[in-house]
Amino acid sequence: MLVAAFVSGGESQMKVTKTQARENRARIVETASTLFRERGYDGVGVADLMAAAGFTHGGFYKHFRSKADLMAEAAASGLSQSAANASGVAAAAFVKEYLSRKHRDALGDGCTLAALSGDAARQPESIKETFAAGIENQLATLAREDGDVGEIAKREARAKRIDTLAHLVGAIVLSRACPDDSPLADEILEVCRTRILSHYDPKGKKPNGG
Amino acid sequence: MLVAAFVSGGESQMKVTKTQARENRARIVETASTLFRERGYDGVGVADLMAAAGFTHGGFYKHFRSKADLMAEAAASGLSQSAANASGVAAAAFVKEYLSRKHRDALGDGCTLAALSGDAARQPESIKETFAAGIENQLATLAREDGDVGEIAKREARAKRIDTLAHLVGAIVLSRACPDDSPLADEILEVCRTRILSHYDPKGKKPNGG
DNA sequence: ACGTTTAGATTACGATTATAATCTATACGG
DNA sequence: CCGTATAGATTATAATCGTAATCTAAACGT
Repeated sequence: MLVAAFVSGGESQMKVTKTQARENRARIVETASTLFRERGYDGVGVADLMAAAGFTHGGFYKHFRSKADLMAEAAASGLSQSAANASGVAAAAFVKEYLSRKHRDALGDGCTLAALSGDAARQPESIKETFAAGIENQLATLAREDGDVGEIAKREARAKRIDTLAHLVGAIVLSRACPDDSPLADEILEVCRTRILSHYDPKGKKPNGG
Repeated sequence: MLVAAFVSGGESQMKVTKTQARENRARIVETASTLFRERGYDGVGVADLMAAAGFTHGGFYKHFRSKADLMAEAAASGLSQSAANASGVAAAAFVKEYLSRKHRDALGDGCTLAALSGDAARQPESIKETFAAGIENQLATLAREDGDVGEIAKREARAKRIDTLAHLVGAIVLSRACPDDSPLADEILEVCRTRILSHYDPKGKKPNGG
């Protein structure tokens, strides 16, 4: 969890340069992205946010018109980060990483779709649009593997990716709703990991339960 | 959305009988269960709740020790209601109903797991325990179909139910995160419905897109 | 070099929050 | 039939919320 602020050189409350301000703004967005994933949109106040980013809450409205505005930006940031996380990794490897205990326990650093889709459903349309774009982005990132194929196979490939993404998100979401040490939480991850992988690896071997 | 209160016979602010009080309490829990699903745990205040149930907020603590206490009770109520909803219906039919537009758009009356698992992840362990029990309950309800089979087949059947439940929840959650009229929202439902059904109906026929 | 713009701190505001105390009138136990 | 327990209304409280005004000083444009 980000906390420290870097006051570049000075000591007694120095004003910031314009690029500094841009960096600070970006840091607020990133901090918000993490904090929202950890505690939900309603679980984080503007003051919490700014404090976590290393500021007081007064300056908030010099950067954003409202909390809702930041929510949209933070969602976009988190979603593109999540998609980038999956870039270049093979589908099977991605599934294994996604359904790992490590990912499940890393709420604030994990997939934004898994952490905030439930909240997004209750947010205004503008934020839902951001999430829809994030889903498409994630689907596109996962699409690298299927080479140039026909129109029908392409449609089928998209369907498979949508299906897998929903499957992954559901598994993490359910697992996280269980107590931290619950055997059920682990069982959900393992069962879904094995079964989803069997759609990619035709042999459907059991992975070494790490 | 429930609103009306029923003051049994009297007219000028009559006190309630003990069984009336029990019914009122149950109504608060049910109202809370719906409201929480619609707006999330942090999106509903005690005053909102009581007003929706037809009371003022003062009497709340005559029934519950805290809002968290009610959250736990409302979760248990909603989860068992959701499970009961699936009782006696064949797996394929359940999947079709679960992934229908009607269910997706009925946040407050729909599956509690789909509506609140994301929130549950940020709640204290006691609530997560309730959710874990709710998941087990749902799994047990879905289990009616597999007759008396061997130990290995039983294990496999449980795995398949866990897998399907996660798949269903993920599909609804992602679909709800999209704008109301989004083609992607419908696409997710349809794709997942077709693909999940293909695990139950070996022919994997496309259902009539209703 | 000087005046203007502005990032961020400080302070303030009104609304809403969860929780609690008080009050009232009735259902209840005897 | 009378005293007590209590459900629910009313009112109160302290904290927290999103938002905004004010202030300060340094970065910026010229």
